[in-house]
Amino acid sequence: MVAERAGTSIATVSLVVNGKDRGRVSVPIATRVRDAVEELGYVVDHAASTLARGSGDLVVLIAPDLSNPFFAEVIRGVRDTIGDRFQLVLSVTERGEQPVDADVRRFERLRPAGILVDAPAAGASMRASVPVVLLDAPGGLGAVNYDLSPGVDALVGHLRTAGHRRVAYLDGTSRAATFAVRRTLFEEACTAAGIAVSERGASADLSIEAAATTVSAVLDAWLASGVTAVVAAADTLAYGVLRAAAERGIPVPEALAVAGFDDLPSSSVTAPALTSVALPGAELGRAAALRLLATLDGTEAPAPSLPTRLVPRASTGA
Amino acid sequence: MVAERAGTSIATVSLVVNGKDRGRVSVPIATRVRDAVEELGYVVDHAASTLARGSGDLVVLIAPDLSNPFFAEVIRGVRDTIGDRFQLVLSVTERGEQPVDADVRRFERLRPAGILVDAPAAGASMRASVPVVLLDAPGGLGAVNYDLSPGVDALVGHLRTAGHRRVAYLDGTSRAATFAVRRTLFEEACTAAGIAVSERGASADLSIEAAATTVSAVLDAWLASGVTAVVAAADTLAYGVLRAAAERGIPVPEALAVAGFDDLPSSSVTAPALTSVALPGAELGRAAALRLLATLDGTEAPAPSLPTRLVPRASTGA
DNA sequence: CTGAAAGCGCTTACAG
DNA sequence: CTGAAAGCGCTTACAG
Repeated sequence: MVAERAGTSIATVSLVVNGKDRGRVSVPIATRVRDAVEELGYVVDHAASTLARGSGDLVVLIAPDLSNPFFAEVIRGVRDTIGDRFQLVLSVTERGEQPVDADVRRFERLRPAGILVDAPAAGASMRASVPVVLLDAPGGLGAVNYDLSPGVDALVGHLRTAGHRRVAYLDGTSRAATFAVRRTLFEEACTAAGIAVSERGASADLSIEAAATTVSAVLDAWLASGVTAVVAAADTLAYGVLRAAAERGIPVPEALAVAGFDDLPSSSVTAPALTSVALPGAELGRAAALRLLATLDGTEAPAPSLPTRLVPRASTGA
Repeated sequence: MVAERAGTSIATVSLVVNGKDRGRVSVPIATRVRDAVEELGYVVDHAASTLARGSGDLVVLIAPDLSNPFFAEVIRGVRDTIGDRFQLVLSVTERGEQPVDADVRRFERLRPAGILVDAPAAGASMRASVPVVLLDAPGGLGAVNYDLSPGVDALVGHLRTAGHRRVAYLDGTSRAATFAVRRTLFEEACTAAGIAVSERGASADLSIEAAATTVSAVLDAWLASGVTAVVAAADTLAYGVLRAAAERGIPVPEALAVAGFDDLPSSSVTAPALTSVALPGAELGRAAALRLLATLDGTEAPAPSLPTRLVPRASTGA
């Protein structure tokens, strides 16, 4: 190892480099080591370090769809929280797939400090030899989830107050458990509020185009059956609804109110601005990262449930 | 090592697991090993393997902005090409930042098989102890780039034919070299075609919102000075132009033609559909991955230049 | 065709 | 406060 040009042993260098020199290495020697490290541009070998230690400083985040702005937010929250102590690497599943056990398995090999899995496929166990934190995985053990009830209840109350008595729901074709929960909570709240949910359910990929196409095909039937509002399981889907309505000249919210889930940054600037149940992505990432950090420090934290709320905007007449 | 339950030596297991057993290990023994591996769910330790070999099977892709759909395409191209032989991990820079040397340095530690860097900051050297392939980095050594000339020339020809004589350019505030090239080529082609480019240049972050805001502020001045078309350095910027125009009731393309660069999937469904210089992201990813693979196999390939072309649509009256 | 052994570059008890 | 040594789990010449 080159860094012994400092005139010390390998062990001493290791201590200094890892910041474990307090009270173990004299200041002048530590300084000499640091200088040598600087001069030689030395950087500890990750593979060797990981092997010797048993685990490394990588944190891997497995996400289903990086093109959804929601995940960009989650990533930001995770990165800001883990800081410099760990190195974040990302992995994406194939388009339209949710993370499954095999994905976790593949990254377990890397001996990361921990693995974060966002919106895993429903039913995946995700157990591994390293700490795993699930995000947005209702039913998952120790998952960091949103508490959707407040947001959904507020949405349904808002729709009821606006006079809607028959609504349609546009679901996502995702296997993520969170979508099942959104739908169920929404339908229950509607029933309790005396609002009928059209049995003509529809669903689409989480893209504007797919949603617009799907909605175009059912919109006339919805309107004919008396539907006056459509709630989409995600903002990107709601954008598709807005587009489909605009293409047919159906005024929003006058003839059709529209709402979504996520409250993406762009939802404040759509035409009209979109009412949405806010699911703060950065906070989800932050909470999950904190939980991982706690696990690593041995201070097991309770799995938080993040509050959601309604952001009413013009698309529902707010 | 558990897998010797097959009754062989560690070395033999290693050979079989790595598929180097042809003509070196007898079939019955190899079979026994494979069975044992299967039963015990053994998976080779990445850190140890990487350390012993000198480098691992990771390919890291450093990208500037995962929320841009363009990069989702690039990622897809890379993944499809490297296949199962390597494992792809992603890293994102902070929002609005381009990859710099320090990013490469951080990942060099991992001893990946190679590093792919998309749209690095102009001037970054990116030299490392592992193979590095630059994507979309004009001026970068051995970079895989687009040949923008055909696309830009076609765009300018198209504008000229449509009668435009004064146009504005909306640049991105990115430090990526490709943006400088886009602008320069466009301005040169305009000059050659006798089209004036408004000296009132504007630029914005690569987001719809930022672009819409920027354009709103200069649109009146552009129109007053006789500008009849605006070309944006990226489709996401062009979307912002469309939005700003729509908000003011300026008809596109009648009063203002709009065009962009990228030809994102959604550009065919904007209102109106967007004319764009197609920059096929998946092909960029594929070409870069092929180049990396070639380097790893010692069959140094020439750096390809990917053709670009114009996709004329309604936003310029096509 | 198979196995014993060295070595990859670190970290961490353990002596001094 | 400092260093010699073992060991992390593999791979790969090298003997047999």
